[in-house]
Amino acid sequence: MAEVIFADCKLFRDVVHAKSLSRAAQLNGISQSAATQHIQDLEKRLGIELFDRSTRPLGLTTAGKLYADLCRDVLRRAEDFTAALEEMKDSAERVIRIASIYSIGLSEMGRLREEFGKIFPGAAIHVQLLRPDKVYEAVLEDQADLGFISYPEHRRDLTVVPWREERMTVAAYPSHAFVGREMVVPRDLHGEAFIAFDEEVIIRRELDRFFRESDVEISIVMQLDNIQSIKEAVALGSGISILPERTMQAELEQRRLVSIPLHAPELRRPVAIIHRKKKKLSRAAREFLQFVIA
Amino acid sequence: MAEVIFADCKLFRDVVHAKSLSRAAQLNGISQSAATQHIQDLEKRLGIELFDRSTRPLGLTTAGKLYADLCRDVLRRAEDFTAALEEMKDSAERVIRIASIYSIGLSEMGRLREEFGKIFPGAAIHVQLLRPDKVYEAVLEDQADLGFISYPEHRRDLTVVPWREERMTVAAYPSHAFVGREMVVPRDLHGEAFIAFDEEVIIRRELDRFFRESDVEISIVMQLDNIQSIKEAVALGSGISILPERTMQAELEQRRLVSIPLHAPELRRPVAIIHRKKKKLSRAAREFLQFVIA
DNA sequence: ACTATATCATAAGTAAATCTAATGAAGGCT
DNA sequence: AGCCTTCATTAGATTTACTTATGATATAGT
Repeated sequence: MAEVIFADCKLFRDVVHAKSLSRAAQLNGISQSAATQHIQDLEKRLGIELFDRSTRPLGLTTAGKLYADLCRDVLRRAEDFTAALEEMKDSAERVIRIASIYSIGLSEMGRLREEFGKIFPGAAIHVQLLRPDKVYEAVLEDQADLGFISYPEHRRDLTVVPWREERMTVAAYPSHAFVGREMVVPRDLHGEAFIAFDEEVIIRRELDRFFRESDVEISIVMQLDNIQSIKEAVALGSGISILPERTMQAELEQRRLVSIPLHAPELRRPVAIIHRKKKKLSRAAREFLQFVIA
Repeated sequence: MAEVIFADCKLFRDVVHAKSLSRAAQLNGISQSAATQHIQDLEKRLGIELFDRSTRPLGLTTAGKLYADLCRDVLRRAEDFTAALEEMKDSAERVIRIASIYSIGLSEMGRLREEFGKIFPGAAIHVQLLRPDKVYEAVLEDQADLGFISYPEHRRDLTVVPWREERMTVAAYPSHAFVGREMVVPRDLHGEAFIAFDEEVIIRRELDRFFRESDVEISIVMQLDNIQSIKEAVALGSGISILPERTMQAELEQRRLVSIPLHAPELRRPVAIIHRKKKKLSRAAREFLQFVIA
């Protein structure tokens, strides 16, 4: 592989080592004449003789020694490069770099990695949890092959693959009055102490609209910018919230939270996978994408 | 000058720096198409894309970054080489490396350097004083451009340029009986305490033959392998000797030695300059050789 | 010293590569 | 959407690189 770059250097090095043009030519699969012409051309370009032809076996001139050193260094450096490149190629084929928002990454990645590992054992999945805008950035700047986001924004040079729409339910602490009910209708939420998302988060705007359209007024007791914190606050009894049910899985099992279905069919969180439009994904990444959305 | 080697690396580096194939092509005096084809060929050989074409300005891929690093290192190394080469070329044109036996070097080089310096001010003369066999070695191995020796041996791949034949005279200490005489004839030497050369030195064999042919028996009191030591021994009054007159110059002026002409026209020390037959001497060296033998 | 042998240099013709000019495709900006 | 710039592609021309054949030269062996 290192053979395809710096072939001139390799030839020179071989001539020096073999002390013979004809043998070096053989080693490089060319004729003796070609080797001679190569070296002569080189000498002409450098404007100085590199070999001492007056003696046999062929000896180096002072300038030749300098050039031989150059070739040695260059070839050594090229080998390092080739090794690094091979390693990179290999890992590029095998590793899938994923950037995900916290809520999806925390609740889904463990499962996905495990299940995908079974059908594609060679792959290595590297997950990075980021704020939503950083997920877009990571994908656009080729820091990640795939990005997991909610409420996808369509952008030029970004392909958005819709994954699913998550049902939103009421998240309450175990001692709340709703617990035990089959379902909650929007009106029931009126006046409830509510843990909301920060205003710049899209899901907050969606919920605000839902409350407005349902003519419900809630009492926001806290604003947080991520699901994880909201779940904590709810569990501590500060209020209730509305969250994608799937993101509560762990807390529901631990009985730290209770999820009560909410009659609001329009309230769903769309989740999607993004990747750069132009970039051709590695086989592993393509398989993974197929596997996830299947 | 660095431009004639590793042109591919330079092009790549320029493309990276300019973030543009067309501008890099201009910088390298080729068409945009040629630059594109170059990079594409490179990518094909490496089996991986180096540039990210899906965005403008052109960005590097991970592999491209690796290759750019390689190019940077190679070009830097090549620059060092070029600088070293230029320096070498320059000095090769200016410096004359001389290997000389002690007797010639000590007595003549100061004068030659000074006089030659006037007619060829650019030259730098490097003199190395060595035993005779080392002088041959130095010249044959291209450690020296010119070699100064006595009693030249003709060898294959060595050009011998006769310089002069030095008159040999009797070297005596100031209190010796010969001092004041116009001339000494061989017979006068009979029975004299004599400081001789070691037996392997050519000059010794020449003198032995001279004594034999003159039917003279001398009394060797000391054997030394170089003229310098013999002069010392004579000056200290251990005996007399026969030496090339010119090599005694300094001691004669200091009146530490006295030189008495010897009637022996055949007794002359030939001195010659040698150089490698094939090697073309630098202009400085050629001028110097001409100057010396003129 | 002379010849034999191996190796390098050179020449001429051919194959291969590289280059240019022209044109097509695509990104990014207004 | 349309314009402008830049890159990709193609085909043909030019240059370069290679091969084979032959000549020159250094070294070794007689």
